[in-house]
Amino acid sequence: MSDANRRPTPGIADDGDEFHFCSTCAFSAACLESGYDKSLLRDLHVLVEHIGPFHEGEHIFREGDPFTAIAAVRSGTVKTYVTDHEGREHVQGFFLPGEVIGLNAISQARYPSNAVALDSVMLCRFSFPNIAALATRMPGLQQQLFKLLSLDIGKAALLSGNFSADERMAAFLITLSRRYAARGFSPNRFLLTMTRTDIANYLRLASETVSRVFRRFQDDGMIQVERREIELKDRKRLEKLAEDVLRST
Amino acid sequence: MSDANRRPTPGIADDGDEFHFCSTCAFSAACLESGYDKSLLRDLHVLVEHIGPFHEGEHIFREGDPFTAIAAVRSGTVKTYVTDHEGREHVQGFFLPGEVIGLNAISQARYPSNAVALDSVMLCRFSFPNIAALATRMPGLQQQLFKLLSLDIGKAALLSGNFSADERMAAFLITLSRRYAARGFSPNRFLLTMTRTDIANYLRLASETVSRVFRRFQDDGMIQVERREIELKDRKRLEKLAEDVLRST
DNA sequence: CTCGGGCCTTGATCTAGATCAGCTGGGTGG
DNA sequence: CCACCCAGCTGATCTAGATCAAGGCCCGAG
Repeated sequence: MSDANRRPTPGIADDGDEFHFCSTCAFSAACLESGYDKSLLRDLHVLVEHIGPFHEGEHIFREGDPFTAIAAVRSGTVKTYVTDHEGREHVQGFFLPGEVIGLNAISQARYPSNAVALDSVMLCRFSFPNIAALATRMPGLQQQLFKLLSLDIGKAALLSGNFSADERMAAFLITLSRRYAARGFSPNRFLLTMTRTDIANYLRLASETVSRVFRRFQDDGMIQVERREIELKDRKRLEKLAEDVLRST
Repeated sequence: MSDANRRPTPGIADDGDEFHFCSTCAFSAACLESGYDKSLLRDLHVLVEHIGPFHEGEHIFREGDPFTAIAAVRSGTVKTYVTDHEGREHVQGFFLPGEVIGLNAISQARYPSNAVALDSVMLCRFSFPNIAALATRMPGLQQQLFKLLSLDIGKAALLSGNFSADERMAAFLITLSRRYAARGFSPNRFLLTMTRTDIANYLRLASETVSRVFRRFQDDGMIQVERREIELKDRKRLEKLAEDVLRST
């Protein structure tokens, strides 16, 4: 069942007739535990495609591409962004293992943003028409899809509030930490897979401001940051700073 | 939902056995045109509850209330917002006739924000468990729900970008205009049902800034605004200003 | 009718964060 | 080994928009 040793064969999964749900796929757990009969699980399994690896800087989809599929990140980090006609990049989100990209494309049948790999990225790809059709027969799967979509609305609302640089940065670090923790990674020590500029474009700051906030947080003893490695040394205070931003989550 | 406010004629609508979809309900059109058989349409109809009116300042639900239902606005305007522990109000959205509130509550089973009527508001209330169950039998309805959810993700992303006061204000006016137009109201002359402060809290501005931007837009001949009445006099330029904000929509 | 209280506007000042400029240091290719 | 380059850091300055202050206007209550 470990997907670590699954080879990155593109196209349909390479394990013939067995069920091999990868542990990171957001759908697997929810559906497995619902106790569906084997033929439905097989249906779900068949419409999964394991794709990758995408290398740093490679695009998974681009703005305007026709929408066909959503994808769960198995490993690596994906950044979604749009570029406005003055060349400013607006980062919409970072997607860690277990998280699903492409959900905001459903309404227009086109991807409304670009998705790019920040490091080496493996994905589980689900044809959306197929998974939606299957969901009509698996209420648990439908429920899971509704939840994922609803969750993303909340995530976006987070960013949109009127908060200071410190508050937004603290919220960013805390959510990263929680998301890593949810996947079994260390909540207090992790790698920032994105550049300072990416963080800045996500938090609506200048990259210089990101640097300065990091430094100030470090001088205050809240974090220890060295290049891309970061350690949260005082979660209490970070959570306190972040609490207003995260309240609506 | 529904404080002490549920009106007489609670429950099933007052038109006996006929189907009487209200024209504003976001689901009706999509489902009607899909040509489902009569019994399914009846199911959909039965789980609708028409509630209201809510008067200006009355709450429809509050942050933390258990989530049971989504609701389509039939008339009036609903504002959703959260208050942080410094008392700052963060407006998350304004909902016009035809639009659906409560979608972001699915993932946590609680409403993550407050919803308040800005004027006299009538709603169609749909029990979420019931409509989700029905959706498994009506792919068109499921599709509609997915679309609505996905749309809201995009809407939230709009706000979260890094744009100037002018850009955000122009985008706000253009989207309002488009949404009114979609419901058959005049796209160029409409009423701002919210206060300047509400607009400010939505656009992450101070209310003084909202005033000043209105004045500047008016002096530039792009709009004519008098108290709550506004007329868009130069859509071209407004759309141009808004285009970067709206690109990802 | 007058009074009072929101809501809105306008002007003056202030500041968080942007922008500009210059520097550093690690990683990579030759 | 060096040379270059780009991510990141830091200091100096600038500015969009916040904040503070002062009226004005509409509207509802008495």
